[in-house]
Amino acid sequence: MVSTGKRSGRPRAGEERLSRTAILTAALRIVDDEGIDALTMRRLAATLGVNPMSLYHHLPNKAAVLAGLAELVFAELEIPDPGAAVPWADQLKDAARAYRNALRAHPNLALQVLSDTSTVSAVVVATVEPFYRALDRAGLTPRQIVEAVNTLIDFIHGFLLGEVSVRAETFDLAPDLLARTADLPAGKAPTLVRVVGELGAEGLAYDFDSGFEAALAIFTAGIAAGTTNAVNTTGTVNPATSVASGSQTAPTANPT
Amino acid sequence: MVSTGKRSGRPRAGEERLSRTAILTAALRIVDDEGIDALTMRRLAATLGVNPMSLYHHLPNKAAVLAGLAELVFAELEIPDPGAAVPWADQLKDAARAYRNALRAHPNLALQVLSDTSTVSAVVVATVEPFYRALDRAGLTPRQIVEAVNTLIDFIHGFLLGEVSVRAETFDLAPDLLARTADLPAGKAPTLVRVVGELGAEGLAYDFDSGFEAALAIFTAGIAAGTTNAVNTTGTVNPATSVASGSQTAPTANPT
DNA sequence: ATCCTTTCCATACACTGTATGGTTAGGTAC
DNA sequence: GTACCTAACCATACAGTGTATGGAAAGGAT
Repeated sequence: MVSTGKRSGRPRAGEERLSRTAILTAALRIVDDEGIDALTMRRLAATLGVNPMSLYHHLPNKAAVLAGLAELVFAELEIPDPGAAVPWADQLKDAARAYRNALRAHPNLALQVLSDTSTVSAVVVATVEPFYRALDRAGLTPRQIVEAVNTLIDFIHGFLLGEVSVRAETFDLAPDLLARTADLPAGKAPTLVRVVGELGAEGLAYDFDSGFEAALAIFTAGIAAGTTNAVNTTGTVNPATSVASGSQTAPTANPT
Repeated sequence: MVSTGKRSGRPRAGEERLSRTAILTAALRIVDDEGIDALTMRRLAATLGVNPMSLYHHLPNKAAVLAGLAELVFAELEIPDPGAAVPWADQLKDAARAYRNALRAHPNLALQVLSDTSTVSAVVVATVEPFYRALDRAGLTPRQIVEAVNTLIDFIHGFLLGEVSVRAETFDLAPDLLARTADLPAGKAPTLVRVVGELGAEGLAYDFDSGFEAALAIFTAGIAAGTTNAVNTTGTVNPATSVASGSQTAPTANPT
C-alpha cells in the first residue's frame, strides 16, 4: 500500500524506474566495473531494481543494449579542431589522439565497439570531419583524403585492439619482445632476434603512448610524401600510381 | 556387440574417435560454414559422433577450443620472403599482403583471432621475420624497425576488423560513404561532404583491395621518409625526434 | 592378476536470453 | 463516468549454454 512499494502493474506517473538511457547508463557502469561478461539481462535488471523482462519494453534484446553502449561511447567522442592555427599534420595527430582516447575510456567495451560495424561506420562518418579538414589543408586529392583517413582510422582500431587487451598498467613492449624472442628455436628468426636484442641494449622504454606517436609520425610523413611526389626506394610515388596498383593481391596462393 | 557399436567405456586401441586436432578441425569447419555462434560444445560433439563431455578430455574448456582455432589459422600463415631480389618496400608489401590473406581465409574467426592477444603476440613474433628483414635492409634503427612493424601489423588488424564484418562480396566504399553523408544534417561536416561528393563524381571504384594498397603506399613512403631525414610540413623528421615525442597524449581532458 | 590411467558416456546444475501472458495505471473517446 | 487501448511493470517457463561429478570399459604397467 505504500506508494513506493513494489507493485505488479504500471507505475504511477513520475515513478517510472526505467528508460532507455537509464538502462544503458547502468549497463555501462557494470561493463566498466566488472567487464563485458558481467553484463547479463538479469544482472542489469537487478541493479535497476526491476524484473528482467521489464527491460524488453525499452530495448528489443541484448544486442540492442550492446549497440546502445557503443553509441554511448562514441557520443563522448569530441574531436577538437584547432583549425588553421597549427600545421595540418598536428591537426591530424590531435584528431587521432582524441579518437584513441575516447575509445580507451571504456576498455572493457572496446572489442564490442570496434566490431559493431554498423555503429562504427555511421558514427565515424559523423565525427571524422577534423581528419578530413586537416588532409584537405594538406592539399590531397579527394581520393587520397579518403584513403588516408581510412588507413589512419583502421590503424587506430588495430592499435586499440592490442592496447585494451593488456591489463597491466605499465606495459613495456621491449622486455616482452625480448622474452618472447628468447623462446624461439635458435636460428629461427635471426633478424628479429638481433633487432630486438639491440633494442633491449638501448634500454629504451617502449610503451603504448610512444608507439602511437611513432605511428603518427610515419603516417604524416607518408602522407606528406604523397603530396610532394617524393621519391622512395620503390620508385616515384604520385597520385596516379598510388591508385593504379588497384585490386592486386598477394601472389601467394591460399595454402588451405 | 558390433565392434563399432556405441559402448560406454574406453574404445579399443585404434578406435579412438577424438584427438585435439580432430576436434579443432571439426570446430574450424563449423565456424567456417556457419559462423562462430554455431560452435557449441554439444554441436561440436555431435558432428564428431561423441558425447559432449568427451571433448573435455582433450581440451580443458571452450576457451581452449577457440584459442586452438586461432592457432590453426596462424599455422597457415606462411609469409613468402623474396629476399634481396626486390626492393625492400616490395618485400614489406608482400609480407603485409600475405598476412592479410592468411587472416582473411577464415573471416568468421577473425574477431576471435585478433582479440586473442596471447596467441597473437606469440605467433606474430614467430612469423614476422620477413617484416624485420625488409626494414633492416631499408636501413632503419632497431627502434624504428620495431615501431614500423608494430604500426603495420596494427593497421592490418584494424583493416581486417572492418573487412571481415562486411558480408557483401563486392563492396564499394564510395557509394556507401555517399549514402551515409547524405543522411548527415546539412552543414554538419562540410569538408567530408565535399570530399566524398568529388570522389563520387570521379566514379572510381574503391574496394578493400585498393584501400589496402593505398595504405601500403602511405606506409612505405612514411618509412622511407624517416630514413632520409625528409622534410615534411611539420618540420624536420629524424630518428631522434621521432622517438622524443615520448609518452605525450592528447591535450584534451577526458570528458567522462 | 592387480591397479592406475585413459577415453568415453550419463546425469545434473546453474545460468543464459527471451517468449508468453498477466496486472495495473495513463490517456483518449464517447 | 465508463469503455477501450496502450504502456510499464512482474511471474512463469522454456530451450539452450558450459561444465562439474561420477561411472564404465579398455590399455598399460607391475
